[in-house]
Amino acid sequence: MKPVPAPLSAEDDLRSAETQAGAFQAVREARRSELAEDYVELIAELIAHFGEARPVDIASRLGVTAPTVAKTLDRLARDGLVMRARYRSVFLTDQGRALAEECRVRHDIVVRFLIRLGLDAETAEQDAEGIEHHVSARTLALFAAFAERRGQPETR
Amino acid sequence: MKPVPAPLSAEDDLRSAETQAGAFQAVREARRSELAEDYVELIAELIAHFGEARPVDIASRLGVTAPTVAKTLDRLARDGLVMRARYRSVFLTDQGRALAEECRVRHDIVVRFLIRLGLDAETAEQDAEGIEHHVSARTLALFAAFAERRGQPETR
DNA sequence: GTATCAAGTTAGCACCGTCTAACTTTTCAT
DNA sequence: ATGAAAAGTTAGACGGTGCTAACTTGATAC
Repeated sequence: MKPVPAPLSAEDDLRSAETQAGAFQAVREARRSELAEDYVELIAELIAHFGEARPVDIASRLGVTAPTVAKTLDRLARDGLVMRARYRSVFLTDQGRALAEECRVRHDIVVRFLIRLGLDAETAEQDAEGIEHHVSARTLALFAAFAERRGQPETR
Repeated sequence: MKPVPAPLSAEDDLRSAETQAGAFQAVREARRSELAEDYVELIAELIAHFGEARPVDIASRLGVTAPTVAKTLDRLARDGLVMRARYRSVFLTDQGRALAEECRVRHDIVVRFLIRLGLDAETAEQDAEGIEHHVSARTLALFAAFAERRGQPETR
């Protein structure tokens, strides 16, 4: 078969292989940081509300088992996002705290955006959990503008 | 420490551990199907435009190596989404085709939504690649409504 | 003070998704 | 018809994310 044969269906063109590959690479990159972001964001929440972040609470709120949390926290510690001492709660490093704050802001924008769009708060929270990691800076800015704009929520 | 101490910061309450765990479990579930969806969607695109889906093209458009594609295709075949014969192109099963179509529709809605929101087409495509897997049915419906409502002409 | 129980840890397994290196098969130009 | 190039495959490595089972430590009730 020829390297680039003419399209059989001429409706719309495909993006170039390179462009498409770039998009997928960006997605894979985002996927790699997602878990770390979920952890630091949750840890910051727990510390803000309960004064400390215990592995057992992280586990129950993430819906995974304690050993999974332990292993992940070790990785986060290795990567400089958290500090931990054996049998103690977890704390964020400066880097971890910065990341958590960034995530919190982004998360809030996405949630408020979805609610403004007409979604119920519960589903907005759920969807935001997945969406937030894949929103570029430009899109986030548009979300923020839409969320903040004056007017009643779009209930149609 | 007490099991559920009073919040130290009273600004806003946390969701219950169960609710939050549910959201994270949903995200993990979505993450598990993401790659399969990317593959079948891409395979459908390639077949529609070039008449066949060759591993080498899948690899170049995904930005991964050929062995990675091979292994993933084996998994998709095991899961009943694609059919393959050695040294031949890949085809979708009925199930794979159905999934691909569902993804295509969802992808298009997300892209049109983002463009309508004011994003450039290129960034819209990129962000959609990541976002589409995490949009619930309700949110998708809102996206579709927003994208289709009258306003400035769609550039399609 | 000690026994108990919750929390935390360690070890080991499994699967996924990625890679490189080396090999085989197919395709195509001459 | 054949040989080189392209495509595909296999093997093996590695890190991530999850689990269960079994162990150790810490906190608490008495």
